[in-house]
Amino acid sequence: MTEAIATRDQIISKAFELMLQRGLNGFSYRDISGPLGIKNAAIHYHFPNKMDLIRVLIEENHQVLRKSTAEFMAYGGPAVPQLEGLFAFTLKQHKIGRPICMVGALSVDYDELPDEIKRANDQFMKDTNTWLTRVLQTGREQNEFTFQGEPGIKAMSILATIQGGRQLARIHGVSILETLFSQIRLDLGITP
Amino acid sequence: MTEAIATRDQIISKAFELMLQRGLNGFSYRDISGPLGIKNAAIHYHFPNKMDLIRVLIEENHQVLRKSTAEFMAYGGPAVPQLEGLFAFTLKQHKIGRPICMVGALSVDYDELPDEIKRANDQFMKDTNTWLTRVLQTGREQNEFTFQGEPGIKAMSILATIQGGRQLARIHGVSILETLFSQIRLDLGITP
DNA sequence: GAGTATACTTACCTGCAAGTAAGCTAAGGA
DNA sequence: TCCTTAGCTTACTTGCAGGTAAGTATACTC
Repeated sequence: MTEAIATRDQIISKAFELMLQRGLNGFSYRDISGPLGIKNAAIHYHFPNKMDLIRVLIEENHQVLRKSTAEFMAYGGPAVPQLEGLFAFTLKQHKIGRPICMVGALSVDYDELPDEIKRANDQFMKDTNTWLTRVLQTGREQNEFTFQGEPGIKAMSILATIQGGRQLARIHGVSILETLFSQIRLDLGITP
Repeated sequence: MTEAIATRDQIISKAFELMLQRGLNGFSYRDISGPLGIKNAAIHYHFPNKMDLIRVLIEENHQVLRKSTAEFMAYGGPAVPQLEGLFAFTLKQHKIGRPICMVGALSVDYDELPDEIKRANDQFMKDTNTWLTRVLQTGREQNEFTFQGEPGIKAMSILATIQGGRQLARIHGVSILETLFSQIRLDLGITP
C-alpha cells in the first residue's frame, strides 16, 4: 500500500520533471523507470498508456502552479508585486531546471493530443491570461502602470514575450529572461 | 545526373517543409521517402546521417530567408514598412503551413546538437536581432517610433514576443499573431 | 487456511527510428 | 568493349519506443 503510493508518486514526480525539462516527446518510460529502479511495466500498471500519465501531469502542474503562485496571484493589493511575482516565478522555474512550461511542452505535437488534454491546457492558458489582465487593469487604474490598448491584449503580449523568452533562454541562458523583464518594466513605465 | 540533382533537391525541399511544420524530431526519413516515392537509403546516399541533412536545411533556411526578406530588410528608408515587412513575413509563413521557425525547430533538443549547427543558428538569431535593432534605432531617430530603453533590448523583446506568438498561434490560430502585432504597433506609438 | 486484490516483475510483441552493406543499372570515358 | 562512377534499391541490422500477458509475492479478508 504505502509502497505502491510511493511508487506512483515517484513516477509522477520524475515524469513531471522530465516533461518540463525535455517536453512531451523528449522522454520515454525508460527515463522514468531507470532512475527509479523499477520496470517499464510498473509504469503501465499505474498509467495504462502515456496519455493517462500526461493527463495526471497536467493536473499536477495545475496544483503546483496554484500553490507556487498563490502568494502573488492573490486578489487585490498593488499590481507591481504581483507582476514581479510572475517574473520571479519564471526565473525560478528555469533555475531549478524546468526550462519548459506545460504549454510549451504540449505545443510540440499539439494537433495529435486528445481533446480533453487540449481543453485542460487551454483552460490553464485562459486562467493565466485572466489573472494578468486583471493585474494590468488594476495596475493602470492605480497609476502603477502605463500602457496603450486593452489590458487583455497587453496581457497576451506580455505572456507571449515570456513564452518566447523562455525558449530563447534555453539557448542563450537565463540572463536573457532578466533582460526581457527589465524591458517589460520599462514599457509599463514602472520606475524602481 | 539531372535525375540525381532533382532527387537531392526534392529531399531538401520536403525535409525543409517538414522541419518547419513539425520540428527537428517531428519527422522521419519515411516522411520524406514516402511522398517522394524513393527509399530511405536514397536519403542516406545524399545525406549520410540526419545531421548532414539538418546542416543543409539550415543553410537552405538562410538562403530562403535572405531572399524573402530582402525587400524589407534593405538598408535605409523609413522604418515602419521594414517592421511591417517582418510582420507580414511571419504571418505568411504561418499561412503557408510553416508554423515553426528554424530557431524553434532546433530548440527542442538544442543541447544535443553539434556545435557547428548551434553556431549557425546563433549567427542567424544575431543577424535578425542586429537588423531589427537598426530598424528601431533609425525609426526612433526619424520619429516614427517611441519606446523606452535601448534599441537592442527592445528588439530582443519584440523578437521574443513574435517567437512566443508563433507558438501560441499553433494552438489558437493565426489571428493571435495579428493581435500581437497590433499591440507592438501601439507600444511603439505607431499611428495608422 | 483459502481466496482475493494489489503491486509489481519477467518475458514477451509490434512498430518504427536511423543506419549499413551489397547489388543493380545506366551513362560516360579510355 | 570494358571499366568506372553516380545514383539508386533490396535487404538487412540495431536499438528503442510503447504496450501486453502471464506469473509472483505480499498483504488483507473472511
